[in-house]
Amino acid sequence: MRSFLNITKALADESRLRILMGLRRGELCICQITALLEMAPSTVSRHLSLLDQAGLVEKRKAGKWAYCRLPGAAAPPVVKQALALVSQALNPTDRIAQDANRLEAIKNLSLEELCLPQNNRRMPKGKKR
Amino acid sequence: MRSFLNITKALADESRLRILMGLRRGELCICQITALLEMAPSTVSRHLSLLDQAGLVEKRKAGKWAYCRLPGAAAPPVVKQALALVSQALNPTDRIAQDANRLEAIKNLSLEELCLPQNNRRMPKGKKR
DNA sequence: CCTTCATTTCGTCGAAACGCGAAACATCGA
DNA sequence: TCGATGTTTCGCGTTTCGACGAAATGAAGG
Repeated sequence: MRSFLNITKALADESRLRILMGLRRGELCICQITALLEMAPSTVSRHLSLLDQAGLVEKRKAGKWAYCRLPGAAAPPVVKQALALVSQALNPTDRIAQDANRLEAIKNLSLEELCLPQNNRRMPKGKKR
Repeated sequence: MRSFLNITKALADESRLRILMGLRRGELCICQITALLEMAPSTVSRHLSLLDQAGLVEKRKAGKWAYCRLPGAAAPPVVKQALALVSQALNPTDRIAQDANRLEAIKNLSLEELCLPQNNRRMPKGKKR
């Protein structure tokens, strides 16, 4: 019951549905997802954490960057059905189509230049611990 | 997108999932659902309103009582798949099994005696308008 | 080491959701 | 028409959720 509620709660948010639809064509770097949603990295991280906890995405770390993707064939049937439902329901949606177009553009950028716009972020030279 | 979010949001609550599972064996009177959940009638009414708005249940009025049931074969595919997903995921759940047992007992009572326990509700003889 | 930088965690704020009781609504029966 | 009763609507307090920025974490690379 609780694990299924984790799934339905994870699906009950537009941003998270957009993430799932964005992942349909293969894994994405977190910063690509951040660019797609145009949200703060911390917000995206939280969304991905909820999706991961529900079993709806898998996360993978490769050096500097982290990637995530839809779960494979080994995923529980409930998860696969839920994802199929999302995909079918949202396929013809305006917002998702727009996202797909934007994703194409985003994928054509290197991860370095994709992350550049957020450079005005860490500021003082002073340290602390 | 919005209509699908209505569905996922409707499914993202334990009480509403219990209602849907309770309806699998046929329609129920609102007061039977209230007895099953042991919640205030106004709360149950709100849950049913959300489920209805999402297309996950159908409501029917018959005189004094109101009934609701799962949608029929004419329901949109997305709704049917969502309900199938819920049913499959929650079938072996403890809570749902308990509910099923309690429902059997509840169905054996007439609607009148079922609603009796809530008689301490309307109080003064004075009126207002 | 020590810095850099992508990501996560934490604290906070406003918005939305859940629950209830009181009142309104609607329908039946006298 | 009046009163009783099942259901819905409304208003409110509490809890949960989503968004952000600041700080912490951890891996790369000098």
